Amino acid sequence: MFALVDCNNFYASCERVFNPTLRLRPVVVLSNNDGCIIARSEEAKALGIQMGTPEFKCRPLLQSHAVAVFSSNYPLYGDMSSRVMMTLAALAPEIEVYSIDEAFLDMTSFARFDLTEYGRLIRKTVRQHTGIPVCVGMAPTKTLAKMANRLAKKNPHYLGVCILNSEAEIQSALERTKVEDIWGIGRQWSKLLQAKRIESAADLAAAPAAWVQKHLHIVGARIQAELQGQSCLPMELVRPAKQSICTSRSFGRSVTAREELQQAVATFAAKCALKLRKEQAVASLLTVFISTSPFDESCDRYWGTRTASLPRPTSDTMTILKTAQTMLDGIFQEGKSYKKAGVLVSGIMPQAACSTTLSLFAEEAPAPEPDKKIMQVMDAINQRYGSGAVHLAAENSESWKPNQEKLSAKYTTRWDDIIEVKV
DNA sequence: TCTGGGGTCCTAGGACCC
DNA sequence: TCTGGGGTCCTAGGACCC
Repeated sequence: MFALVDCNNFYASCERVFNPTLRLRPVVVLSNNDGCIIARSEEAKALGIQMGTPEFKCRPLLQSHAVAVFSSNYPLYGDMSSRVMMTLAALAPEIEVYSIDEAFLDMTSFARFDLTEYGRLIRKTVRQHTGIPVCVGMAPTKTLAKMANRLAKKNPHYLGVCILNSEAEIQSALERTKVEDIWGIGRQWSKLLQAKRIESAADLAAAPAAWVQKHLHIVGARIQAELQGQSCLPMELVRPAKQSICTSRSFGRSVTAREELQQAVATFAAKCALKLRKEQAVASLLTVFISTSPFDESCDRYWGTRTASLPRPTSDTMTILKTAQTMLDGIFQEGKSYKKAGVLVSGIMPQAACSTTLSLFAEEAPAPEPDKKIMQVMDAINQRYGSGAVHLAAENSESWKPNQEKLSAKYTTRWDDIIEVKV
């Protein structure tokens, strides 16, 4: 038996925890750059505000209904997430943290308990410890637990807890779930399935296995088996090591000057290096990309990207930054209006496993290993005095930085922000 | 005026190996 | 007519997730 615990409207709920005057007001949270709507409270959903809508397109609606609008505050959401997860970890023998606002719990050993009662206890405890409302779905497979959770969210009569245990309960849930609402079935596959008259989860569960295998491959076959009650997706208790790490941003305005792009790329490269060190890992490949706006129809889209090997697998900010700068020169074209840039590191391995492999083709003696001590000291200072307290001179976000006009306080991670709370 | 960011897995096809 | 059999590795592209 699996439980899926999912926070309701997570980002909007985080904003509410620290501002009770928002309790009955519609709340939305915007993406980076204050571009799109990425979270909505129930009241905001009721106004017809759609997920992913550009903010400027529904601004009149937001204003006329006095919707509380927030820039995204990831330090706050990340910290609230870890509080929710710590609470959940104490309520079940095993937990898989699936995303910032969801976790699977192993309920196998709870067979003799009243699962509905236990689901209610989970809700109550998380609410009490963190202020965040959650819904709970339980079923014999992860895919069915996801479906149960969705039903608990959509139908108030469940009071936030839906258990699918008997054949009859499962069959009824399958019939009430449309194919596009199944976990793992996206837009393309929905289209394909609907064209084949496979419209509900019950239809998919009953579809010929050979057809599913042929058109939706192994992934679809697994979903079908899970719908039939056969568990194919086990709990993943340890987070697998990352295979790639990306830092990218859209700019608050168009950027044309090479120097500004250099500053942006330097900042992203430094961020990637920092993320690598936090993973205690090193990377061997580096990708830099820059692009113009996909929405600007007055000129062709330009998407410049380049990938290169790093001189040696590393997490050293200076090495990664310098390499990224060189690569930028190869893709930068004069006279274009750039709207986005990013840096991606891949070929990642644990730092411990990285013995120094020398290049076969190096014509000069290898550059000396960068001094790891410098990075350690830099990270320690930033840890103590706040990120950005020390950084390389090449990093600078003054000119291209994203818009964040409606940012709330970092209530739980920054001492200075606590005094911002006004009652 | 204005449109997010960060990931994963799978497949097909080409190139290679013995 | 008809051209083996059994693999691995890599990459691009497509699908999906939150």
